[in-house]
Amino acid sequence: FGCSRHISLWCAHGGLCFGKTEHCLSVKTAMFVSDKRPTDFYKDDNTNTNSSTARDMIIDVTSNGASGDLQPHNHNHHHHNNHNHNHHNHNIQPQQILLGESSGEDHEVKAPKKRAETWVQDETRSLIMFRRGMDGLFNTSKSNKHLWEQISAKMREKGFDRSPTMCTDKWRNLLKEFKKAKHHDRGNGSAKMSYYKEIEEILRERSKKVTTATHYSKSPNTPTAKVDSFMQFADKGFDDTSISFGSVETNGRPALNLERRLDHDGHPLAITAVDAVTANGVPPWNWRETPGNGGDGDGHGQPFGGRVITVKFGDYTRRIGVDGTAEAIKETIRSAFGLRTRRAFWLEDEDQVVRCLDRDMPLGNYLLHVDDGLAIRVCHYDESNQLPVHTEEKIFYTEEDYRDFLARRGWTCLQVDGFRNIDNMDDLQPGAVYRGVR
DNA sequence: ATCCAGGTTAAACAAC
DNA sequence: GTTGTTTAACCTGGAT
Repeated sequence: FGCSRHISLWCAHGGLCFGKTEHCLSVKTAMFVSDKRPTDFYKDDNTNTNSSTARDMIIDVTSNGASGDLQPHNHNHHHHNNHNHNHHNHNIQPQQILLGESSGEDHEVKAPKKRAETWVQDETRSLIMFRRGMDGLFNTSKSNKHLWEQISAKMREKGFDRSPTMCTDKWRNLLKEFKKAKHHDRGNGSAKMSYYKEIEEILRERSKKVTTATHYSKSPNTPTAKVDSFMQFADKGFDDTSISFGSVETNGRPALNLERRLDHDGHPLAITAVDAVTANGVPPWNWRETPGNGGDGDGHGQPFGGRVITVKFGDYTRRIGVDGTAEAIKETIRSAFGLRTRRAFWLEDEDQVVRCLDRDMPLGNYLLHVDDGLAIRVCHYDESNQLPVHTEEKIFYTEEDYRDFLARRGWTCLQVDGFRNIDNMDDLQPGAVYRGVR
């Protein structure tokens, strides 16, 4: 689908239209024309023969996402639930190919410089995932161009038509936003925050490696200089995250890890260890405020006072002060029960009502519940004859668990039913049998 | 030459 | 129409 880059639409108002404006929307609706696939104006992408004329021909490539390779791009468009300012990405986006009638020639039509379509959630997440998977390969002292090309290719495989440069830029912009967000508007619960969280995880992973590496390396800034620079901000705003949640038991097996996956659609009260634990009254990104809970504006850094609840977990009972912020309460619970892993947890009161944690929560006795994780079976095959060797039981608590598992085995995903590749923990079926795919 | 950080510009949109 | 926000794309400069 080399020509998918040229998806674009000239509109009557004389400009290239990506289906964002109301004006174009109507066109889209009527003609099933939409899309947003970026016309890539990046100069360095040779795949981009660029700009077409106003009389280019439009061909409908897919209908409504029922088929077609480009489909993935159309997923998840409800995401602006989380991001109220993401004004684009309306619904299904049938793709179109714009065929330059003067096929191939480069008579640069000074197409007005348009920006490509805003990245949709899935797209951004894929990028982060791919970038993350290759993080160890990136090296400032060498060209990483080929790596970005690979990422771009992977993106295309997923139906996201993004050039290497676009990927690079997006990544940089994400890092910038991330950094900014850390200093200012930490946490409004938007989808972006999950990206940041993901990025933060990458940085934390790096920091782990660096910590190890520096034990061996004499110079703190050689191969790890890049990492160090990342860490400069990784350990400031997110401060606590790397400290509080980086700890894994020495046997490598997390005890109770609270850090949960980036997807917000998990348990309604899933609590994230990555959530900042600054106890300063600022709600963490993934902490879901319940209506009337106060939210951002309520109180700042209130000291712990006299409100205490009793929390029971197995044989252990602890009294927890709940005069602090939601984060502080979480942190306290985590400390009290030695929860160091990423597993989500929640509190259920005596009426079996799951309570959100805040300073106004009713006093009383609570039961602590910890996420059981998602258990699957992984069948290992003999490389030569492809016969099953043994089956392993595996439990994942977070997306990161899943990725680590894959990475350690050099797999890109797990496969089920002989053809379905699962690269996302959410798509795993409990109890199902999978095999690794390289 | 290429990397990255940090900044800027401007397209696209929303809200008024 | 104006204003404000978001963010893709671009620029610059220092480091490697």
